[in-house]
Amino acid sequence: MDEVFKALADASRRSLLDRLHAKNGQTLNDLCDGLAMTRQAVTKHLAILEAANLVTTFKHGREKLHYLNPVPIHQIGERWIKKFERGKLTALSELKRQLEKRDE
Amino acid sequence: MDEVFKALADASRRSLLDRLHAKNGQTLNDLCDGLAMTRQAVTKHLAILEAANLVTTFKHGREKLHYLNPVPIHQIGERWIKKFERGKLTALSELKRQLEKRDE
DNA sequence: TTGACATGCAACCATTTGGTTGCCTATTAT
DNA sequence: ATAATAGGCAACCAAATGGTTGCATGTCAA
Repeated sequence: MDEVFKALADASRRSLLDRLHAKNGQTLNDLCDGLAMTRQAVTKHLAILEAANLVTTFKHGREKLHYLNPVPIHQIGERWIKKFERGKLTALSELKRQLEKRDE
Repeated sequence: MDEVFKALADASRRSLLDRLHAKNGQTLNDLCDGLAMTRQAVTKHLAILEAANLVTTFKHGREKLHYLNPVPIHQIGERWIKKFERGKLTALSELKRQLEKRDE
């Protein structure tokens, strides 16, 4: 779970996930297109995404195809975010009470 | 949004959020209890959480009370994670197809 | 078979990050 | 008044991060 959070912390990596979401199965060179960084930088980002299991790859000849794996993202939603949704309203009402207390 | 993702990338900070979720309105010293780091390190983490609007604070005498703000977490779920839920099944079936193709 | 293309590997670099120590300020309690 | 308590500020440090360049390897096409 920590690896996933860390992988998602970088905007370039999130943008790579966005691009795979828009069009799955792209090669490394496809994913480099239009990005203001070298291919090797993209390779590193993809390696981090792959280590976090957010991306799966398949070699096809000399090309490497990248596929989005949405499962860890879904798990963040289920196992982590939902935990904070419960009690959201009470937390907010406490906040509100404190904000009002400031003006006393 | 980027600040929120970055703030959530660190396990110590996520644990601080957990602690505030369990018991809201804790002081800095409360939050330091049982952690294997100095008060100043915790202060820095809380500052990052506050900058990301995940935590709101109120001064009460010489104490500083910390409150969880669950809204940004909720927004990550709504604006980011949900985007990847749509098409999750098709993405997975593509993955499956590719995994099977490997054995050809 | 040879050149072009897609990717991999490794060393290197600057900046950011997570943490420390030391000291200062403000508030509370005796 | 003064000591203890709660927190703030700043300098410093090691390690991690995000990026680069240079070169090597494997695969396809002419």
